[in-house]
Amino acid sequence: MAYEPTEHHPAFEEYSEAIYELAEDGVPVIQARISERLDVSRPAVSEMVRRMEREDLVKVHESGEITLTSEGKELATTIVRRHRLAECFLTDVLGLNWTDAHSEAGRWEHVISPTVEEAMLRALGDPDTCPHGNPIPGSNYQEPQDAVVLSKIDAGESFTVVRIPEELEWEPGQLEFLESTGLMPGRSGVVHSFAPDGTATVEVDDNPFGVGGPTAERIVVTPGA
Amino acid sequence: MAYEPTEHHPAFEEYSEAIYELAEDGVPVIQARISERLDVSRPAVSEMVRRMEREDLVKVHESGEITLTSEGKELATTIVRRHRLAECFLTDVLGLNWTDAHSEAGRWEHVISPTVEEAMLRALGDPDTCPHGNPIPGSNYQEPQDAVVLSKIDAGESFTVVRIPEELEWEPGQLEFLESTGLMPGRSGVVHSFAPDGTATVEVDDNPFGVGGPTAERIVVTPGA
DNA sequence: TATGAGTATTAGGCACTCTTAACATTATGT
DNA sequence: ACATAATGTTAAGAGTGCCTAATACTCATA
Repeated sequence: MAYEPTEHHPAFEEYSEAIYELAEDGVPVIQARISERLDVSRPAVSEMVRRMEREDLVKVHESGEITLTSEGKELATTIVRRHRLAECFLTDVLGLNWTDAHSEAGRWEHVISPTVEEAMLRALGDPDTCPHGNPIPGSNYQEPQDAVVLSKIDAGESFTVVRIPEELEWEPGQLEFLESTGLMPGRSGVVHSFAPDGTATVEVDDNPFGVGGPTAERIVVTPGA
Repeated sequence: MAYEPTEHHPAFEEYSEAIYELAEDGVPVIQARISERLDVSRPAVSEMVRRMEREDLVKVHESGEITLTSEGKELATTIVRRHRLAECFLTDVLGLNWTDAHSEAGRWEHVISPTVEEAMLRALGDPDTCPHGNPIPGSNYQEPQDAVVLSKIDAGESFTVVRIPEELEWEPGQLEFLESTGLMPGRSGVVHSFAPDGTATVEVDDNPFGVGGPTAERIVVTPGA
């Protein structure tokens, strides 16, 4: 048989992925955050967390914080890896735009088999980040030592985009906006100024535009062009 | 939004596809056949058929025969088209074998969006059949006028494989066997003889082997090399 | 200290898709 | 004509994953 059809229930994949990415984004991993990211009710999360604990995929700490067990981490990295690999594949091989690739990959991640995963890796030449710059688990990617968030760049200084955290990809319209402005991994720009509320005005490709404070605090860049 | 996430319940896609392919294979479309092909209980089929009728996807005739309505046909051809396109893609672009491609496509068919479908069509140059020779709905493919089933070829005569009907792909081990013997669309062979029980002995690539009667009655070929 | 915000849980329920067991009907063959 | 096989349906139930409403607990701060 080509592929053991999901040993874990599909929802477990979704929840494991969410937990992994919340941690990756530095967000406290509690039920309320999962509820928001997956857009399901808090009772639904409560129940699923209990089930995942029973299945030894997560551990719930006294504080309420949720961490993945080794088994849960394996499931999560598998799904995240397939998601990001699919994003690469959809953009590079099938020519989809950034935005579409993200939402498509949200479905693809659940149907990609180990065989297809290998084939995609070969076809893509072992990429180590997704098109949004996030590391593909299993690659040897190391974030640059001098990486900081965009809001830490001084006005007047230039920067190069490293990655758009998963948290932002998740906001409706965000990827469309970033793609349209060219604020994408590998591209450089200049910070013009910061408004009192934290909004940054930056310029990419001779085109100035505003970036909201919360967004600027999440986009990871390196100083310099 | 890139893709309206399945307007129809996933199971409806599976059932519509089964109904379409049973008809394509010339099998009477009744609940019992659907039950066998999808490997679900007869009550489950009974219930789903009732629901699909309520949703105007199928019509159940007095005889018990089930046909797709125009809406059902649209859903079915969409899924079948995506399935066969995925098979092409998986074999041609990702280098999977025949057998794996079939089972993988059984999952892919449910997550391919119109955008990806177009991109795949472009990447493949508008193929008109899947790797097993079955027409991709929407293409202009016409089966050769002189197409017959393998069991109709006279002993001693040569033939060229046209297609392996979906019904056979579905039998465990069948695709592996056919792929290993080279009995694939486009390949030619010679019929040596027929046993009393209908079993055919054929030769492909200088390699003789037996093909069971029921199988020989389903594989579509054209006379001549 | 009281109030409100944030968080988690319980209880009850629903839609979907499947199961087995039992039964009713219809076709087929001897 | 009768036995057998094939087909479809009813009934009861299970698992998954979600919902709302109501409840309870923990904080921080006015």
